Amino acid sequence: MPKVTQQHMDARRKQILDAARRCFLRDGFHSTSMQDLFAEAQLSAGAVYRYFTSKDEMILAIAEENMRDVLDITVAVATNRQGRSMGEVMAELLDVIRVKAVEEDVAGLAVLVWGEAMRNRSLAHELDQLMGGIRANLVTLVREHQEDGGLPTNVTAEAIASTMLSVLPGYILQVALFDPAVVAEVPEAVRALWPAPAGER
Amino acid sequence: MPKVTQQHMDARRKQILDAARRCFLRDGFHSTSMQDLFAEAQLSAGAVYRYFTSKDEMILAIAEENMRDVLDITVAVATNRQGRSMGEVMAELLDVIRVKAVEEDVAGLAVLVWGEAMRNRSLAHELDQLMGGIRANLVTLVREHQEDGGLPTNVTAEAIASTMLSVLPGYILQVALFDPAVVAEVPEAVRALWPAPAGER
DNA sequence: CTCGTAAAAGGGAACGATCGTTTTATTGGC
DNA sequence: GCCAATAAAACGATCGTTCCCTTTTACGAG
Repeated sequence: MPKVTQQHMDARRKQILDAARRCFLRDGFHSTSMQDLFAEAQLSAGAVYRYFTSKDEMILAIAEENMRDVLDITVAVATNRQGRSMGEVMAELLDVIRVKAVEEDVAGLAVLVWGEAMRNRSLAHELDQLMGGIRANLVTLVREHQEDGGLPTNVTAEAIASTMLSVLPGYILQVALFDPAVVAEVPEAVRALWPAPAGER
Repeated sequence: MPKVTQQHMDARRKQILDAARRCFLRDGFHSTSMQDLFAEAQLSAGAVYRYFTSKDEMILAIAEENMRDVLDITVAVATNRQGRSMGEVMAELLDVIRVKAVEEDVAGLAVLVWGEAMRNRSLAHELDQLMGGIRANLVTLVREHQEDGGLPTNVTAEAIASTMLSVLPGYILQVALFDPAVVAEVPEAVRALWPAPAGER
C-alpha cells in the first residue's frame, strides 16, 4: 500500500536524475560524490537510495536516457526526408544536435558516456547498438541518394553511412567542449559537400 | 649532484608512465587507484611519488603525450600530399590511426582524454589547440583541392576542413570501443566521396 | 682498485579525508 | 497508532598522499 501517488514517485525520480545530470556534467561521473548529489537534489541519502540502489545504476540510467535522446533525434530527422539532399538531412541533424546541446547538454553527456563505455562493457554494447541504429537509418537514406546520383555507387551504402555517422561524434565533441563558433560552419559545408544531383536541382 | 644517471631516471619515468597507460586504459583515469598503479609499475608509493607529485600530474602527462602523438600523425600524413586527392589523404590518415590504435591504444586514450577535458578546463584548452592544429593542416589541403576543382568553392576552406576534422573523433571512438570491422570500409568510402577531379584522374 | 660517505632512490606502513552505502531515529499523513 | 518517507549519523573500505626508514648509488680519498 503506497503512501504516495505514482506521479509523486515519478517526480522524485526525475528530481534526482536531473540533479545527477547537473552534477555529472559539472564533475564527471566518478568525481561526483553521492554527497554532492544529495545536496544538488536537496534530498538526504535515505531518500535517494530509495529510488536507486547504487551510484552505478544512476550513471546507467542517465547514460541510457541520453542515448535514447540521440537516437530519437536522428530518427526524427532521417524520417522527414521529402526530397532533400543527403547534405541537407545531415546539416539538419547537426543543427538539431547543437540546439539540444545548448538546451539539455546532450553533447556533454554523450562525451562522458563514451569515456564510461571504455571501462563498462555492457554500456559499450549499448553504445554500439545506438550507433548501429543511427547507421541503419542513414543506410536507407544513402541508398536512395545513390540511386538518384547524389552519392557515389562504387562503394557500399553501408560504407558511406558509416562515414556520415563518423561526423556526428566529432561535431558533438566540439560542441560539448569548445566555443560553438568553431563548428558553426560545418552544417553549411555538409550541405555543399553532398548536394542534390545536378538533374534534380 | 645526482646519484643516479639521467637515463636511469628517464627509464623509471617511462616505466611509470607505461604502467599508468595500461591502468588508465583498463579502468579509466579515476577508477584507477594509485595502489593499482604501484602494482602495475612494480614500484612502491615512495618511488612513484619521487617522479610525479600527484595523480593529476600523471593524467596530464599521459593526456599530453597522446595529443602530441595524434598531432604528429596528422602532420606526417598531411605533409606527404604529392598530388593525391583529398579523399586519399583522409583515408591514409584513418588507416594510420587504426594501426596506432591497435599498436599503442592511441584511440582509447583519446576517448578517455575527451571525458577528462569535460571537467578540466586547461586540458580542454589543450585539446582545442590540438584540433585547431589539425584543422590548420587540413585547411591548406582543402584550399588546394578547391582550386583544382576537387572540392566545392561555395563554402570556405575552413568550413570544409572542420567537417573533415569532425570525421576523426567518430572514427577514433568506434575503433576504440567497437569491433574494428565496423569502420573497416570508411577509408574506402572517404576516397570515393572526395576523389580527384575528373580532369586529373 | 677499494673503500667510506653523503645523498638520492626506493619501500611500505600509516595518515586523515572522503568514498558509497547502511542503519537508526524521527517525522507526518492516513 | 501504524507505516511509508525522510533525515542524519555512522559504517567500513579505500582513496591519494606523506613520512620515515632502509637500500642503493656515485664519487672522491687513500
